[in-house]
Amino acid sequence: MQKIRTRYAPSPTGKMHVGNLRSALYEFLVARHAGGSFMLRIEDTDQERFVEGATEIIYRTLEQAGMDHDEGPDKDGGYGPYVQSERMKTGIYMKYAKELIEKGEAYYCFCDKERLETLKTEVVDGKTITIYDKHCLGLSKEEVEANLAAGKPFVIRQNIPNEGTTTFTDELYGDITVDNSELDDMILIKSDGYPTYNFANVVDDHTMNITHVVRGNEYLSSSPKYVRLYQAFGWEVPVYIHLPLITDENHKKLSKRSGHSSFEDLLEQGFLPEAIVNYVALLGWSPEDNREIFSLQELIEAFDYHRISKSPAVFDIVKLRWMNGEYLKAMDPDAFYEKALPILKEALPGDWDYRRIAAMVQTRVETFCDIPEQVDFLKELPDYDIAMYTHKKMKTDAATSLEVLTQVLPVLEAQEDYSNDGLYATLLKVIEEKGCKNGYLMWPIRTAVSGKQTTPGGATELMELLGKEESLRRIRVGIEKLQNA
RNA sequence: GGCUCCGUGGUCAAGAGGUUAAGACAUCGCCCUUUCACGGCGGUAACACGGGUUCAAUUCCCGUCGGAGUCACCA
Repeated sequence: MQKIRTRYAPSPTGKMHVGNLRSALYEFLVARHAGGSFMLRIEDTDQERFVEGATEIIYRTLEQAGMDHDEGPDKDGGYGPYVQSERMKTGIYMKYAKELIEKGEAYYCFCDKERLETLKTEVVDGKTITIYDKHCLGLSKEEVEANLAAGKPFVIRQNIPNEGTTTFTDELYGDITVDNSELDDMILIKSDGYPTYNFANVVDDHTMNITHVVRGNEYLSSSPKYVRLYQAFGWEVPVYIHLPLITDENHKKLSKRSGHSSFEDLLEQGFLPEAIVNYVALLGWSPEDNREIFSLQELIEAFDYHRISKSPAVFDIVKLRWMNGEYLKAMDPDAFYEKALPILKEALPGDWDYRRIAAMVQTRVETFCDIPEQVDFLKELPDYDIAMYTHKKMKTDAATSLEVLTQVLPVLEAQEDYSNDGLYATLLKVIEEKGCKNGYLMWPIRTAVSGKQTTPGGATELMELLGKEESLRRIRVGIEKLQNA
């Protein structure tokens, strides 16, 4: 059996959003699961949309996601060049386009923009479509020669008959048939001499020996055109695997244009590349068992493309957050500490036990960006409402809290050992004497010391971090607040 | 609007001609607890609708409705 070859073929027009990433991932997985190879090809045939630095983003993203390619512009595998603008210089696209013209499967078109404009028709509320009328197909050989000789700008169009149907097979969606009359004579070579995506894609996939074309579902309805190209050349049609779309919460396709999250954005929002990859893998695919947490390697082993779903999936950042939290909790504490340290230092300048704080926070955050709000109160006691002292289950309210704090203040003033254990032992004694529940005592202290309802640790842990002086100051502030109420 | 695809809880999803229709996120409740969180336990919640085929359909077929994609000298 032939070795599977897949390719990720992005155009360098900006950041990679989640949909792009998922396409790349599945292409990678289809290949690697079968021991095949995964290739990177840059499709830069649109000079107008080209964005400086976008190619670097692609490299970086693939690397951060752990998807190493076997071949690409930076790794010659014998099928180069791997950048379409460079391939164009070899004359490959024009050569094949001319071959099609000779076969009658394509033709020169000299129509200008103005004429094309007249072909536009409105279909519904302002939406227009243009169907080419094959005007230039009627040109005689002499007319074409004359136009060419005169240097008149031209494009080369695919010649699709108006009768009959075209069928192609998708691995997931099965046979798809469309009437040829629905297929427009698409442009193969643009007037600037560059091939269109449609044409370059087919030529390159064939000449680069790609066996499985894995791409988004948005190409499903235009695939018959591609298939006709393969057939016109007499080439073997690759295996098509069209992926269900990833949508936003409004069920609209994710796109850069609409400002949807890119991989880079998510990284900035504190997500781990492994978690993003894991989550995205599960958007449109599910394993045989119920597992949800997968390393890339595990994905490669488990990935069977026949289990890819056909219906679109909504990108749910809430579930991504959960999954990221799982990764964070599973992280080695030292590794977590190292990653969290710069964030902690910025959120809490000064002399703090960052290692301790990191450990406290590790199980309580879902992304790294959650850290500052968790620890902010340590830096400065926030202004808080005394309603926070009221807690039904702890059986506390402003009055009981005032009583507790007043009672506990001298004890804490006398306390020398401000370690968590030392403080806990001391306070436990008070609790025993009072015969109350832990929370009855701890809740008011924790509230006074933090001004918050959620903290990364308990009352005594916080006091250890704050130190004696600051802890007592905060408790006094609390007492004052309660007295004034 | 034409064409194409899709249609299991709010979301991701398993499933299959006969099931109490999994699981996860979210949500709610309980337990644990030095609050919250973590953890544990449990609950609410779904086969779009209408016809067929069949002893039996959520599963197969058709239609309806709904949603999305596409119809560029963009990819």
